Amino acid sequence: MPLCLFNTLSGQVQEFAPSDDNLIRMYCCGPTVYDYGHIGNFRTFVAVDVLRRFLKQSGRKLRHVMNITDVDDRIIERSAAAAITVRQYTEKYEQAFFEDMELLGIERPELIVRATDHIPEMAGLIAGLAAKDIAYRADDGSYYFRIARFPSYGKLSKKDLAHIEDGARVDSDRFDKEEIRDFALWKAPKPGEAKWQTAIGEGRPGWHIECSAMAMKYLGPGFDLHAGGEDLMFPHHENEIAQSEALTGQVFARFWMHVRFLLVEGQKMSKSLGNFYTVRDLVLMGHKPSSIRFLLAGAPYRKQLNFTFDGLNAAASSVERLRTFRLRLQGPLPPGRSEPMQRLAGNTQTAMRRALDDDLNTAEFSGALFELVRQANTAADAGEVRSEDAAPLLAALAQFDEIFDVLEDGDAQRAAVVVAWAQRERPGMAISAAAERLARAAAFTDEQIEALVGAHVAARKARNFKESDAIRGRLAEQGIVLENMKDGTVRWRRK
RNA sequence: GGCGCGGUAGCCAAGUGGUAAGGCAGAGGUCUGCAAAACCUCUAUCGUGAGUUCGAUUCUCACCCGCGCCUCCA
Repeated sequence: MPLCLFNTLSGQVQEFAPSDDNLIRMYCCGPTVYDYGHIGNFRTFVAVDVLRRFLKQSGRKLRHVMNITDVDDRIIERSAAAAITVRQYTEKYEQAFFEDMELLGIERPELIVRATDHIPEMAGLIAGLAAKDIAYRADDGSYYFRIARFPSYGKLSKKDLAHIEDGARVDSDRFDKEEIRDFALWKAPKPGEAKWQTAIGEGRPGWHIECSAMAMKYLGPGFDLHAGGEDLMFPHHENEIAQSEALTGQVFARFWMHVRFLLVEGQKMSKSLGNFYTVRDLVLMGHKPSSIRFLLAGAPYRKQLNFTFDGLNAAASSVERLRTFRLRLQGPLPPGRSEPMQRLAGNTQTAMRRALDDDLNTAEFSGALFELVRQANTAADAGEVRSEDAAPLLAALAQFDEIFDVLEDGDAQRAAVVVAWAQRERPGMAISAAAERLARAAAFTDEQIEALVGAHVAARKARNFKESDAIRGRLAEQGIVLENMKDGTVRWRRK
């Protein structure tokens, strides 16, 4: 079965066929770097990450472009307030965004591009639109897009033009537009605001033009897929389509993927409700990056995900279960080969592929793996998982982890980075005991742990349980769990 | 008001016209020096009402509730 995706443009789940050269050209709206990213932002980026990882797993080549919006009203306002340049202001948050991506195991797209590095390209597009009389220049030097010249406007968000006029709020400083629904391509400079000198005059770009300019520069006038949060569907993506297609006469993006907003504890995330969290907040509260990623990735991207602390804890337990299972497979097993296990592994791999082929159904995808875990554990308890079964079962786990990326335990290191950041830049910010413990565990090397484990085993062999339990307790304080196996060996893992 | 999405066990969350995956939590049990891990058993008639159908949680309609977009919030 081929990959099928819900295409906002058609309103249907459709086969997402690759282009002739097997290269997927995709553009995903990245962050506006005006502040630290919150978990809502990262739901979108994790969802896109799931897509890109699955495309790669399916043998596709990728050219994935992500933009960094580093100029907009908020940025201009805040940088002005801080009396620094736009770039000085955004640098810090751009860097923080990359750090957060790493924290959550989000792969870097092939190309990451900044809006402010593409001002001439944007001006070029606008000039082209103006030459076709699709864009017009207002008295103050701003440029607007003449929606009347693009009849299919609204095809993405299924909006009726008449209603846009009815319901829309009117921005008072846009009186020089011919029609209310026309949107700004270029904004004339205002005193004290960042501005650029270009072929079409001085000023700064409108919001939408950057994505058209950068997408077409790096992917061509028509490409495979464009993704973003659901809020971007209108007006942002609608306007991108209008600008681009009016100019080139070609279909801009064949597929449009929109990720639904998440809820936090059943409510829309907002600062006023006190349920607004950045990724860093959660880590400092003691939650592991892998838990956050697992929770965000686990619900299909088109479903409203209810992000809760219960869910975060559940995710942590789930990840632990998978990690423990993997350790078990990596440990000693009776020799031989078991056909049921071989079949289970194969069937699970097929089921996982099918689940993601079906519009990236990550819930079913992980469900299939957990089914394998239970069955294999049952068999292993009965001694029916053999040494030759480990490889196929581990392959199923690996197939899962190529998408979810939670099995390698990098949580301690990652938490340590966040804790260090908070101590450095946010003195006074609450750091939970759990976060500190996790961060401390990062400094605890495998060699140190192995040494203590050795002492534990020796004490146990001598039936000095008091001593062996004490060592186990000491390790537990550092977040290390010991498991005494029946054969006298010990397995350890970070909790 | 316009357009759209959803309401499934304590929580999260799949799914199907023929009586419901998975995870977490809980209870009991097995194993174990104790732990840990693991396994087994138990816990849902799928928002409400009506209709279509041999049969609906799955289709249709109405209603209730939640959520999203309607000019710059992922």
